[in-house]
Amino acid sequence: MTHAHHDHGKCIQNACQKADQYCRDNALQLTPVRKRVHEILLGEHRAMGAYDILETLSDEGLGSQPPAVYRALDFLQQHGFVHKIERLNAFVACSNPLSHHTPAFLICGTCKAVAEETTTHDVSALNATAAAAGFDVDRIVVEAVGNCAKCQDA
Amino acid sequence: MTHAHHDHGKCIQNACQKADQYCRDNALQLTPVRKRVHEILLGEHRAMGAYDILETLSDEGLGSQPPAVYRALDFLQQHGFVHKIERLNAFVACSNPLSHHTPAFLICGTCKAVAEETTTHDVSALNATAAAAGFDVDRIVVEAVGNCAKCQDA
DNA sequence: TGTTAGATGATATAATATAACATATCAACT
DNA sequence: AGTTGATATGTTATATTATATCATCTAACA
Repeated sequence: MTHAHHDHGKCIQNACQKADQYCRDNALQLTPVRKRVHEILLGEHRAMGAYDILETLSDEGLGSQPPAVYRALDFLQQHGFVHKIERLNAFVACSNPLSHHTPAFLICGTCKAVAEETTTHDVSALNATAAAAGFDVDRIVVEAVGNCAKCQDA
Repeated sequence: MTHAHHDHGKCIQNACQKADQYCRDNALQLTPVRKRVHEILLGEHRAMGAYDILETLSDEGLGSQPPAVYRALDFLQQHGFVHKIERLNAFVACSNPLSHHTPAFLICGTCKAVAEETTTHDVSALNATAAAAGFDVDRIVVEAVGNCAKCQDA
């Protein structure tokens, strides 16, 4: 997924269906709050803060206290539908769910757009270094901060 | 720098000297607070929270309010003596200052030890991907969370 | 001597996240 | 039907991380 144009409606619908299917297959409860948080994030290719999401939830009567969002986000992260952007303390919908990839993010510091790239040998090099040091890797976070094409022009 | 044994005293002293030299050369003020924050971080190969550092500063009469630490940390980060570990909202002394590298961190989730590795082609691959997407990269963060050799044994 | 730039002091508050405990829901079992 | 257990949610409070803002200090310099 780059910052280029794409059919956004289809993109959301597709992701929702995948989540739905996955949860049915694995006896997970895609409850209204969880589903809605997923949708909200899918609506933007942008990192959103938990409290921004909460505001929308609150308007819609789906929960008004922080734990409501954080719980939903935890669930979605656990099952790979959402990533946390550590750099921003914010969250973004996964653009390639169910694929067990190690994502790398291109974060526009200006407009906060987030593009998710899949890493290739990037990560294997770090894994090798880690192994040499006797370090056992669970998870790798790769985040690049800069400016997207749009914001460079402006 | 791995988690292996090394001469810690010399390691600190060396880093302090480098910082000192650099600041003199560049007409930067390595004030007592800044110097001390650097030392505190050098004292551990571990990420420390800003408020942990502040506690020490406070005990030593070097400032008791958050801005004191955050300002010192900003300065040290700006000049490459300290890195922020985004994943932990914590800070660690740079183990290879003045080298304009893109560091990768191995973060032990158990003991919070942080080993800094220098990335090689890791980053060039991501840079290439970014360039292809018209994205202009400022800075790349690479963080691996897992368990260090020591904590695997225990 | 005034002026400026950088650093620090001090107060307040913003933004992000979790702990802890109570309640609800629902399916499975007795 | 009633009980239990597992999962999810509600609710209150608070912890943790970080910044805005305005005042003051100090040293270098015009």
